[in-house]
Amino acid sequence: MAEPYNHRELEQKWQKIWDDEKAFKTSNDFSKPKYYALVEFPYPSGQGLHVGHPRPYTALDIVARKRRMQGYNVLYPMGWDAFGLPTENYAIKNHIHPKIVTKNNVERFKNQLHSLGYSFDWDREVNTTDPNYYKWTQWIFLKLFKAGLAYKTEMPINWCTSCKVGLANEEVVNGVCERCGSEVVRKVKSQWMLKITEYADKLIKDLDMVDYIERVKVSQKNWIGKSEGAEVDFKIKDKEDLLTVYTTRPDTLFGVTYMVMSPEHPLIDKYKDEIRNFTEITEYREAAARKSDFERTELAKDKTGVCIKGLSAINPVNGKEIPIWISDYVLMSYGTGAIMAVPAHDERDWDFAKKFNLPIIEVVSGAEKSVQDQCNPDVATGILVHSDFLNGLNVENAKQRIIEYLTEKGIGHKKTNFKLRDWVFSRQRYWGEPIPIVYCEKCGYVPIDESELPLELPEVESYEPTDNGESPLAKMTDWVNTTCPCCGGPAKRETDTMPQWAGSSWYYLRYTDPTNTEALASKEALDYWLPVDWYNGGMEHTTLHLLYSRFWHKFLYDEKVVPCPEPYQKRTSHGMILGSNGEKMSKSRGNVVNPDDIVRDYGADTLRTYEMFIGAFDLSASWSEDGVKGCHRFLDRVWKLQDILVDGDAYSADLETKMHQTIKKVSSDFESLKYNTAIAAMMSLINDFYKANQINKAEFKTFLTLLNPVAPHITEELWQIAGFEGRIYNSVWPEFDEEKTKESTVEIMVQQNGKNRGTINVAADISKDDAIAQAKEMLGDKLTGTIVKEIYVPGRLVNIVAKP
RNA sequence: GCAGGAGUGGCGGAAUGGCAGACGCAUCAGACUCAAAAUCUGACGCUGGUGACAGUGUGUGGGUUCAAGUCCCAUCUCCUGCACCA
Repeated sequence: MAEPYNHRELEQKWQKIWDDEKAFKTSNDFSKPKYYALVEFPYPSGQGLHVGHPRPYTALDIVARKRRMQGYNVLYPMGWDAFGLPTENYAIKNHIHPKIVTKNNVERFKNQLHSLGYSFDWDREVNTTDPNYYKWTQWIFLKLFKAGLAYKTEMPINWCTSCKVGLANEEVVNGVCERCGSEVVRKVKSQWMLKITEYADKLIKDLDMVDYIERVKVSQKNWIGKSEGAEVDFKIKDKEDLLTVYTTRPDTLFGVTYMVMSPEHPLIDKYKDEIRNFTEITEYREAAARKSDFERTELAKDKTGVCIKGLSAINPVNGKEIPIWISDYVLMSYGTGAIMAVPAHDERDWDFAKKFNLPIIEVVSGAEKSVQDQCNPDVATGILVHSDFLNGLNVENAKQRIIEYLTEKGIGHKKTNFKLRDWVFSRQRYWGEPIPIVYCEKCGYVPIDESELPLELPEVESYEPTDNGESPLAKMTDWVNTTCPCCGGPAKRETDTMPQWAGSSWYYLRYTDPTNTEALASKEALDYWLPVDWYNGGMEHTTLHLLYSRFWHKFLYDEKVVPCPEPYQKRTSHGMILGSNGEKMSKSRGNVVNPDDIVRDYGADTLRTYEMFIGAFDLSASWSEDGVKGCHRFLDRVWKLQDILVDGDAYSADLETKMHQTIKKVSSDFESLKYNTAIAAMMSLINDFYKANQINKAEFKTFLTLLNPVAPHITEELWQIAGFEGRIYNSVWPEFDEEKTKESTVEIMVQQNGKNRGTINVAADISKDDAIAQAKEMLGDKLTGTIVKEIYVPGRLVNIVAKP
């Protein structure tokens, strides 16, 4: 009898051996085929590892370990996305330097990850808060700046009226401050911006060349929000200026009955002397400015607005004079900040027209109800009416025709718009990368010289933001006051810092060559390792992190820093792990599971196996302690296989087919996110070993190898106990023989008119005629009537269809 | 509202158009034990029947097919994003 399965002892034993042997150190041999597996590096929060973390880490650890056994040079790295607000807030509250807080949290996280036996190459660990790392974050920023992709502009920020600080969007929950619960208003401040919009088209188009799961592609496309339409110039009656609008439905131009400008539209101020109801307009604008984004969307249904008295527009196609309104349902930040309203065919315009009794003219026929009762946005079947030269055309053709007409007359043109906005890149915070720019009265914003990088964060007394919303760095006058790199005169440093998304936008590049002091990574390393072969991360990072990093990568590609246009070849996403009550884990719900407890009580191998067995990888799953026990029971049965181990260097006849089938299934399931069925197949195989009451060495060796990526410690120990050569971590992944996955005799079903009547055992390669003959024999007397059809599906069934 | 995904036993979940419920959990029965735990063996969708067995069953309603959880049409519910984007 074997010793009992002592997970704690053997897991610690092997973790130490792997460390000592540098078992998972990535080779610098660039002649071998490479495989780059990547998981999102965590933010080392004060709470320690969450049971959600091991799900993706284990999944790609499985892939990494399998690839190593298949002869690849594997890069599977880990690091820390360590800048961020919780650390800063903790530092403020407890008067500890965020550097120290970060260091402690990283240490804790690292120990926890280590205890799970991941095959990360810890020699390549990166940390976004390390000056040797953020030197290159700043370097990329300078490149962006020099390329004209970083600029400063006035932008509204979220301002907490009570804390008197600017808040990140993430800190504003339902319109109030996350921390104190008081009102958040918008305050205009000068912000650094990155022109991600410049890459909007490429970011959509190049999705065609990568292998991302469908919902990730769809989310990215929706977020970028490409739409095609036209810009049309409307004359303002008796004025020089034109009122330009953007529309996706230029075909409905004859149905325009009024126009709407956004409350922030600059033409309003320009013509304030001519606007007869300017006081009313001003009141409306102030009320709109006071509304937060939250209110503007929440109150979406209820349209408000004011008609501008004294200004009107002329429809360029029919010369009709139409009123101009302002309303906050028109956003300054999209299109031109003004729209032409076609209430008959746009729901928002329809609501507005109904509320303010504006005329509704149908120009696309085909509505079931009158457009007076219901708006008809249909484009699929509609035919143009009341539209002069467009009459009789379908919507598609009318769009084309009108754009030609507008272009000819010089009153409009085709236009593509995106929902995507430029990236607000500054934060009024301490714990982030300093922006390497100085402001000089004479020269404006000037980049500091590359040789001065990294521009390190200065030590400050307090990390509290200032009363006026400036970054804490603004108080460091010694640091702030500097000389202009351009003219040598007095200048001030930028005191805002970069957002958390900065460091994580390029970290996968640094892993390829993490200690390089001359470049963010060597050309050789980048050429060899890129692109990342498989990147897994959370759905919540699809629109921000994933898009930002693709943007930076594309920019670096244009700058000839990286060798390929896309950073990640394959992107998958995992589902969340919920509490046992099916709700999100949180302290207040009392359903938090600490991975340390599971490792202590059941072992890392059990935790890994359980998280892979819990359900479909891409769906959320609820935690179950009983499920954990089940997986521990499985590993215990694996452990006890040594009691029934016999000699033998070939698979036994009874199990040969099953062995080959299992190798095939596990190999392919590990590649296609179906970890749960891979484990089920191994459980099924082990049940067969116990039924046979023996397992021979050849079978044992294969079984351990298949299980090793999931449960590396126990399999390494059993490998050693069985006396197999070397270590299992650098053994060879088992092969299967397709021919041998097929059964020689099969049980096939016999159906009569599609109803099951029983089964017969036949040779797998039996001919159709023989199979049908045997089936008829089995049915015997039950087979009555005239046979009209005989169906034979090899290996599956015979179906005799008979009419009475 | 738009987009994506999911509806299968008591539960988590399996099923290239071919015996629905693999695998696991829970439960029940038995073995071992003074006993409990652990472990092992067996049963386990629902209805009827002592029984071999019969019927029925994958959200709902239709359809295609010899055959549908799977394909098509319609419909309901839930989840996840996005949302006054003209």
